Amino acid sequence: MDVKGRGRSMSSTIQIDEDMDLRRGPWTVDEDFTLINYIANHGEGRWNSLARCAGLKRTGKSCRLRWLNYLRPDVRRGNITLQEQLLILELHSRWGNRWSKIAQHLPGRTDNEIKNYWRTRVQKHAKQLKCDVNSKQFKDTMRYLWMPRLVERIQAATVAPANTSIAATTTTTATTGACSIGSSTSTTTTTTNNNSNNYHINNNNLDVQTGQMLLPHGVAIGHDFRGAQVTPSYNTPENSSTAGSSDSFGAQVSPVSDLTDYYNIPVNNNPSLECFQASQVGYQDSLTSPSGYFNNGLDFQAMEQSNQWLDGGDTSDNLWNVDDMWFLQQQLNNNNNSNNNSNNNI
DNA sequence: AAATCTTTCAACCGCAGAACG
DNA sequence: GCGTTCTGCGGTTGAAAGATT
Repeated sequence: MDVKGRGRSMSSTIQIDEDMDLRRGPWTVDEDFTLINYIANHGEGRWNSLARCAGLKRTGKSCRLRWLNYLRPDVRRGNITLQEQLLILELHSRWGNRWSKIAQHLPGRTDNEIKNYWRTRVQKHAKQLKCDVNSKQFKDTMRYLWMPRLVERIQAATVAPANTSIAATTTTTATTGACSIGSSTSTTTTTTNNNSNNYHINNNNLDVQTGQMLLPHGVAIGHDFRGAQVTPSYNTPENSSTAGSSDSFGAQVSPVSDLTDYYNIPVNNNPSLECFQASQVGYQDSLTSPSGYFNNGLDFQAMEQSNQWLDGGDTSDNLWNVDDMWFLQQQLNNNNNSNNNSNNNI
């Protein structure tokens, strides 16, 4: 039995409730075995009576928690995957702190684990951005930056290592005014020019019909990620290494012209934004959103100064990198230019 | 190597609603 | 219908582990 040496796991912290003769604090291996054996023989039931009948000097609550969060055979341990992160962000945007409801869509994950993930990772980032985790600002950041970023990384992770010539391909594409979105594949890249948003996609988990991100267990992300992948078409160390061949998901998806389904992209009035139009679906929308937070809300300097954001910690959790910051700056510049042009035309 | 700070996560707490007698 | 008990949920705590100084 793996009893992790974290949290309240030191036996020295175990307390006995004198009045009730109940144990508190970390569970011992013996207690775990007792609970497992009892449930194996009798099944789950009323937790208080279960605790008594099993001879555990614990509250029913404590037994239930221990079983559900730790001992249950289908509890999944280990790092939260990128797909799970994306799903958590998505479901939290829908339901808020409904941890148990969110957990129902992540088999093997407990509400406690998801809650902990949210608090330790997501809220930490909000704090670094100096904005409230429930603010529109922060929610927009999640939706338009992190989630597309996660999609990108999921795709990159599922694509085989690459033929570096692809980077040159995408760079060339960019210089000709078209946008290359996502990770081009060396074998089956599909480039289509039948609409104004000239891009190609390697959308491993995209549902072609709906544009939704598909995740395990039949869950579809509510956002339409068609074209939302944010890998810019210029050559960067990052995107130059994300090319590959078709993978198990196998979906080479044709470009989808209607990018307005979810993000409601305005008609491209500004030639200078043409290349960004397709590749920056989420960005474009947020740049024109009433909140306008990209111009004045977020403290990107603080983010840059944060090792956690830029180059520290678990890469699966690190949704920001130098390329992102550079790209965001370009976005801001372009947007400002666009606004200036618009103003001049008035 | 030691001290200090930060992160992680198991476990507890209080509350609300459901179930029971 | 009413009081009590149980269950489940979300918020919080705090100790160990890890990182940094």
